[in-house]
Amino acid sequence: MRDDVMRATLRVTKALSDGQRVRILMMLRGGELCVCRIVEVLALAPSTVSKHLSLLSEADLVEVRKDGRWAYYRLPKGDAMKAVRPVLKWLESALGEDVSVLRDADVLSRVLSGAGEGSARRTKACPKEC
Amino acid sequence: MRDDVMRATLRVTKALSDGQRVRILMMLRGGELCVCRIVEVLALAPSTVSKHLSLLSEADLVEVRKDGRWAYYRLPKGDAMKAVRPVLKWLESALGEDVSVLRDADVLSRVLSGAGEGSARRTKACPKEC
DNA sequence: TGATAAATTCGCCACATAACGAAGAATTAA
DNA sequence: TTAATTCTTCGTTATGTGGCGAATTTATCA
Repeated sequence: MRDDVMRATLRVTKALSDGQRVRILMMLRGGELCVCRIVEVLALAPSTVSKHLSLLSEADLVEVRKDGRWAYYRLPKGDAMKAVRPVLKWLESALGEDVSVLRDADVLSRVLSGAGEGSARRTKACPKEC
Repeated sequence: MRDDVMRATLRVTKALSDGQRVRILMMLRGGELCVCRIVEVLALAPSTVSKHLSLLSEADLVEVRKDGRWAYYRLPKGDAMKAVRPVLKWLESALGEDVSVLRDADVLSRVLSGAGEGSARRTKACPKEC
């Protein structure tokens, strides 16, 4: 409330100024993911990914849902989404066909189908061999 | 043309991740400005402002027009604008009413009217007492 | 021509940030 | 309970970035 508009806006732009965080956002378009999946795709240390997710969260670019010892991150759904939808849409239009983004999507689908059952979607995928 | 889609996108988001550069973009909404005006409003060293403008330019978020020994920066007009319009629109909606942005607009109008003639708009304002 | 002026480039410094591993919660499994 | 697992936090390190002043470039003015 007293934390300026500029400050909040810069939290968003700073969050978007890193390639790994952008990759995470693009991955989350398909639905929520637990941290370990993201770790697997990005091939970074869990602590590093956790830090990235923390920054995205503080910018209200993602929401978190804790379930047991797993943490599922997703794109925001309510007013938070309304506030950042234009940027995310621009992001998607800008690099929806980017090679690294496409490769991430490919790796992710392989990870999800390999760890989950047959052609499982997402949600509750982690508890089965995460 | 190849995969630098991500690289080009990150140039934009990195350019937007600094408060001074965001202030510059918001100031340019009213039309082109020469470097010395921006220096005056931001109250930063000319070399610092020049560097900021260089980064904005490399991200295709501004265009430059050289006239004599002055350099006028403006928001892009053609395809470059088409590519970044969504982001700039979001920026404006996000902090169009931000206190620092409003203050900059105020200072800027005072600077322009003070240095130009009566109620001059912009354009060619610098050659008259820059 | 030489002097002034606007803008950029360069070198430097202070600080921010991304990466890792180790250690610490928190939760489930044995 | 103890052990194992997921995630986060903390400390460290290497690199990136914003700021300035000095020097350079380019163009106008005397």
